[in-house]
Amino acid sequence: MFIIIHKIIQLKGELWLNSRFKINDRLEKYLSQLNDAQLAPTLQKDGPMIVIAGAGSGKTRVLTYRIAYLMSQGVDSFNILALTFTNKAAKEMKGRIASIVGDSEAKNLWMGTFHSVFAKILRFEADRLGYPSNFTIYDTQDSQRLISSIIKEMNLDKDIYKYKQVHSRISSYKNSLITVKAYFQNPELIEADTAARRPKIGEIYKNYVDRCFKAGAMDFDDLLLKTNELLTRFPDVLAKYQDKFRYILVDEYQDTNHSQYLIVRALSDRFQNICVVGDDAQSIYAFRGANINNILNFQRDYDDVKVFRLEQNYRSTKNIVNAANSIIDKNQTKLDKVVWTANDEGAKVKVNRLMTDGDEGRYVASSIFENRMQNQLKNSDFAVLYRTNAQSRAIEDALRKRDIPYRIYGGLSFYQRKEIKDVLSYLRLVINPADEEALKRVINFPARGIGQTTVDRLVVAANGFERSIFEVMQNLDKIDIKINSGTKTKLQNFVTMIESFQVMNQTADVFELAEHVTKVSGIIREFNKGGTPEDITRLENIEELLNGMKDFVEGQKELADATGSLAEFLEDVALATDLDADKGDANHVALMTIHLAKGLEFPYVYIVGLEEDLFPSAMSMNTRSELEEERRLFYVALTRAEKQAYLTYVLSRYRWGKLIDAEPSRFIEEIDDQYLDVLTPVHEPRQNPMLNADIFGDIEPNNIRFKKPVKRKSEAKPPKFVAPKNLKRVTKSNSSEKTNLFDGKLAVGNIVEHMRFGKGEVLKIEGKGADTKAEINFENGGVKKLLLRFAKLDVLG
DNA sequence: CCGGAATTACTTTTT
DNA sequence: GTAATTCCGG
Repeated sequence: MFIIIHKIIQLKGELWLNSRFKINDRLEKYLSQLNDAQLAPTLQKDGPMIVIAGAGSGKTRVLTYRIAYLMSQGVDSFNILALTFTNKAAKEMKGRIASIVGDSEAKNLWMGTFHSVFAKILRFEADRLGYPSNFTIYDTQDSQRLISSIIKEMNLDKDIYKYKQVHSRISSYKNSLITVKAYFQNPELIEADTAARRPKIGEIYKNYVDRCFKAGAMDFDDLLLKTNELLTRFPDVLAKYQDKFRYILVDEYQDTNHSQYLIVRALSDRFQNICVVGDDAQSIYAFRGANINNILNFQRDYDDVKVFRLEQNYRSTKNIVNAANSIIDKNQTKLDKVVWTANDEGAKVKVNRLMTDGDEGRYVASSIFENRMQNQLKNSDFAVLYRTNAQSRAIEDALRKRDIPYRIYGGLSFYQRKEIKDVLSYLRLVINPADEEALKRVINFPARGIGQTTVDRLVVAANGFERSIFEVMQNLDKIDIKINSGTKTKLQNFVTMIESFQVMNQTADVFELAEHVTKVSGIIREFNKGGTPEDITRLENIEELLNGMKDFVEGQKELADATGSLAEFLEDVALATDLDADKGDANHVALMTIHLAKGLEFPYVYIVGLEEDLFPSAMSMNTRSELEEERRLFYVALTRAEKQAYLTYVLSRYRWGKLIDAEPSRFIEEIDDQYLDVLTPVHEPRQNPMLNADIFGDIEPNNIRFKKPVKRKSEAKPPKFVAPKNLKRVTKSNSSEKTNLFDGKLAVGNIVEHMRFGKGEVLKIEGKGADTKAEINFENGGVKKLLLRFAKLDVLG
């Protein structure tokens, strides 16, 4: 205690001496709230430092107050760079700093994600790299589409060269700073890809990079890679930004990849005022190149590193903290750190087993409902966390039935929806007509008679002439490619339309332009024409996009330094995360993946789907390090909870359209029992709900034998299906016409999906094609029982 | 050669 | 359940 008071007094003296910030009574007040361990790093002004901050230990506070403190010490806000994990985190932190030092000072801080900060710098320095400053940012989908078409153009077998795999390969090269040139100079890499029977990866990589460059586009990885290139190739640029960013802070350092690591190293090299904050136990982004060694080795990378540890958790109850600790103990790779709390004991972590994912949803919904009633809570006090986005549906349905407001974060984010991307693609073309992916998206949407063949020819011509597709289209009269005059006119009309938008962009704001575009391009007409419920949703989404633009235009008017341009809007959109769009004050239950929940906290947290192969994911159990990452992910999930955590798992779950048996996750067993309140025993032999004796009914026992438990692996063949005699009608799904597949004869197929207990009895069976689905509707309700048996039993004869 | 319908394939996590 | 691809009639 004495130390704190001493430091505060010392600090106060310094503050008063500093004429520029006489203010800070307020900062002083904030600082007095910090504990000893938090205060030390906050007041550490210069030199390299690392703050190893356990979950809930107040690291955001430390970062925030440290920045305010730096400014109170005369550090110019222009000279501070703070890199956060989400733009939302940056915005919030900026707001808090503003409330301490004032808006005008806080405004000049450089804060944001790596991607957004360096996108800005890259725009400014673009000409150095031969890029236009209005370069497009390709999102994952754009990148993958381009790779996909390159594979096609190269006449490669798309079953061997899967575009997603190729993309992730290229992405990891970029994140390791392996350029195309570096790739071809590295025999080991070529060897490895050849050994994997994919010798053309390098060539695809080269073509991809060329095409991006020609389209004036950078993908997510380029924003980091090109920054490295910029800083390495141009010493004067490096010097300029080293001099600008004299104080650098990096949040969530455990999740930085090699590319980000090098940027930070380069920028901090001159002044060495680098402060990184992180928690090795919360490193959960290795799959996209994050390197946990960045935090583990920080002390080796810089001289005289000051190390601070924040180990007291202010967020959660003792039960939660201890339960989480007992999990993370199972990991071998970790820094020495003991998280503890002085908070109440709290309730034990509840574990609950349910029959199906539907039951799980209903359980969560009713539990939220009861908790809300009994403890007078808001919806926003609850969060439901899951491993994969696909799990949200069952939860959603249950919450909706209970009229509990909720919001899903992530998943298919708003800006990735088809109709939104279509509108944005028109706008992207206005800014950068070379943007190949945007062009290919909308050149024939709404349909205007420009087919695939024509587009292919344009692409070939563009590659041949080393020009963008748009330029080729602008010069159709001067060049000779096989395009008939009718098509030519259509292409020219398209060019004229885009050019007219460009003219309008000179004077109109984003909203006015976009509204014009949606009308003139025919997008609105297209969806109006359809009139299906989906079309109406799409129209509403476009409406929402336009409203968002209106807000953007209004917001920009207030900011002095903003240009309010379309380009700026598109950049915000490209780098926005779903979390960023949240308007804080809303009162709803939050549904999100655990990855998205990092950094957030909620009084009540439900972690659902704790089953083997789902969490830990089947894809991540091959190596110890992968499994450890899954374990850290579970640690992150659990430590989001302040008061109470609920864990649920089910016995059978719909996955990939099939009902699949599940086993409880190993993570449940790994928690020390004393912190658990197990509502249903974990080890009790699993009951098959389909094999209850009462449904055997009138089947002759001699004619049936039990099938071995269905394997969870997707390769496992579903049991054969024999149609019951009283089958009335069979309809094919995905087809408006109702064909009778069976004609009263015995039909044989593989069961893909069970019936639903709705009005009709429905069973999906697999036809000849790998994924051809047939839907069987039984008109006779009495068949239901029989069906269940067929689903799980092999019927002889 | 285009447009719409039918078929096939796909679902770990994200800036 | 959606998106990409293939099929097929006009």
